[in-house]
Amino acid sequence: MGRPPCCDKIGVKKGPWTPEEDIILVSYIQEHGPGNWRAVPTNTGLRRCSKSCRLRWTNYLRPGIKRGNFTEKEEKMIIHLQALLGNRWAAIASYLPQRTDNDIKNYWNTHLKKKLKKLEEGQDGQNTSSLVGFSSNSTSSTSSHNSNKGQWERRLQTDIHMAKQALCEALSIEKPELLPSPSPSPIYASSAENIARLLENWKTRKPNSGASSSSSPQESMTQNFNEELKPVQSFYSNSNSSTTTDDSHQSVSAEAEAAQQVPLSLLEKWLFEEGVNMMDMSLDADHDQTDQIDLF
DNA sequence: AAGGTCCTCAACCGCAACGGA
DNA sequence: ATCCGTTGCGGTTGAGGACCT
Repeated sequence: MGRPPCCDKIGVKKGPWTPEEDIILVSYIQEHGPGNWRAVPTNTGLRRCSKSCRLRWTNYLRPGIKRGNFTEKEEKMIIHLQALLGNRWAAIASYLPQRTDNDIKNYWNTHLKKKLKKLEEGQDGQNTSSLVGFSSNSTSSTSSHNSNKGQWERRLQTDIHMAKQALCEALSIEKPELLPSPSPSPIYASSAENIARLLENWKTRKPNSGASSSSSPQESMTQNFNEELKPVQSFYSNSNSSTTTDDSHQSVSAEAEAAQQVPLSLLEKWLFEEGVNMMDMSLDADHDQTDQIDLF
């Protein structure tokens, strides 16, 4: 059975998003919330398919996204998680709430892979046990690894999840929502410096710079931008503070603030310490997995 | 300065998974 | 149980900037 295209290909715009499109999308989502992506192009007049809108939001516009400048900790975390989970970028990203799966995937493919390869080559002839784990999933896994992978991964993930739940319960008396969770719950963290900058840049541009046709829904939205920008901009500009007046903004900002205050260091500490320990325990039973765990 | 090559990353594509009818 | 629409995910691509000659 032929799968229908996700969108009508005729008249659908592709390629880089313009600031105007970004703002239309942001203002729409700010009003209606993410989801029901099918309706987004129709309701906004954006000549983009729903998929493109969702991707743009999740990978770029969504508040709380940190872009570029991966820290050493993040690098190690990604490497560690990649060794544990393989190329399951969404799962890895769930442990790095400020990073998108796409970003992590790109960073892995463009930086970390090479870095690890270099390190591996540099340590050729020496004991490379600390690197085996890094590259085993990304390059070639042993057959024994493959045969046990599903089993030990499932067990590991269950262990991790249970441990995290316990940890969460232990620490969540005051702020249970602060712990990042592997579950892909949407996080409306603040930051969004990109958006704030985008809005600033957009505002300094000539009005109507993006409007081409006179009667499109897009233009009608564009014409209302000055008004629409107010809540959007306050949404983003206030997201670093907890003071917003509108209720919806408040809840969003509260989540934003909470997400920004995620005690990553605690998580990371736990992940690196307990994760490694758990892996040791979990994988000891699976024999040849152990040399992948001696990561750091 | 100009042309060529390399590198990065935003965005696309297609399949999988999920949930409702 | 099956179909169908929607969303999520991972692999891949290509535009454009950075770097090299």
